[in-house]
Amino acid sequence: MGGAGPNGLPMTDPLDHVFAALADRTRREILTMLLEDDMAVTDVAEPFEMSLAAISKHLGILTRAGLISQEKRGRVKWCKLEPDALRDASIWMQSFGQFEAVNLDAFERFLEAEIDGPSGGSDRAD
Amino acid sequence: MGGAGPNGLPMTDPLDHVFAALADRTRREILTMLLEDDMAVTDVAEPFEMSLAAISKHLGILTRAGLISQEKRGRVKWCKLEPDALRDASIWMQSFGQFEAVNLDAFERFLEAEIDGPSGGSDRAD
DNA sequence: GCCATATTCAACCAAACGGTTGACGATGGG
DNA sequence: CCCATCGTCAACCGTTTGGTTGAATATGGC
Repeated sequence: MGGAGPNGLPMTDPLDHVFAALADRTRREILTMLLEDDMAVTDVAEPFEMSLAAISKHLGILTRAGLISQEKRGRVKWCKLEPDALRDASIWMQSFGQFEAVNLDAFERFLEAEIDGPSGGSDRAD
Repeated sequence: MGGAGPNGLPMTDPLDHVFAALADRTRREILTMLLEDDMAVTDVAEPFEMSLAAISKHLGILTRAGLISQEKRGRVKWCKLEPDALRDASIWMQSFGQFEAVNLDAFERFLEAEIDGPSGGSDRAD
C-alpha cells in the first residue's frame, strides 16, 4: 500500500489527509453541519455560495480523510460524520498537551452529563 | 489581510493556519522534536534530507500558525514550542470526537468558561 | 579585519488546491 | 417514455505549496 520513506516511515501519513481536510473553513463548516444530522450532497451545498461541483470535491476530500462517509440510497447520496478519524488526530495533538488552560477532567464530566442527560439524545432523521 | 466574508465571519480563521501547518509530516516531526527541547534552526534541520532554506520556511509556517516562537540570541535563532495554538485546535476537534447529537449551546458555554476562566483569558503571543 | 557560521531572501519550478463551467451518467416520478 | 433532479467527471484557470539553488545579511571568533 503506502510506500515507505527512507526512514521506514510511510510517506503519506493518514494524519496528512485529516489535517489538510480540516485546514479549510468550508470543510469545517460542512463537518459542523453534519454534526447535527446526516445530509444529502445538495443540501450540504445549499448554504454555500459556490457550485455544487466544488462542494462535491470538498466532500470527496473529507471522505478520503475518513472524516465522513457517503452512502448512496436511490439517487441521493447521504453524508455522515465519522468521528473516529478526528479522534486519531486529537490523540496526536494531545501528546503536546500540557493543556494547562483546559481542564480535561471537567471536559469529560461535561460530556457525560450532556450525553446521559437532557433528552436521551439521538433522534436522527434516517 | 483579515477581511470579512459575506457572513461577517473572517475569511481566514486562525484555525486555517494551525491545521494547514499540521498537515505536513515534516512540520509535525519538527514539533515532536521541539517537544523535547528548544532548538536552533540548524539543529532542527540536521536530521532532515532537505535544504536548510526549506526548513527555515517550515519554521516560518509554524511560527505564523502560532505553534512555535523564534527568538534570536546572538547569531542563533532558537525555536520553542507554543502549545496554546494547539490547544485551540484540539478544543475544536473535541466537539466532534465524542459528541453525537449533543447540545452545542451548552458546549459553547463550556468552552467560553474554560477559555475565559482559569488563567484570566487567552493571552496569545502574536 | 577577515573568515566561518547561522539564517534568510529571491527567483524559479512542478505539483496540488480551490474554484469555475459544461457535459455526462444515474435515478425516480408523472 | 420523457424529463427533471442528483451528483460526478473533465477540462481549464489562477494561486498556493513545498522544494531547489545561489546570493545576501547578520554575528561571532581569532
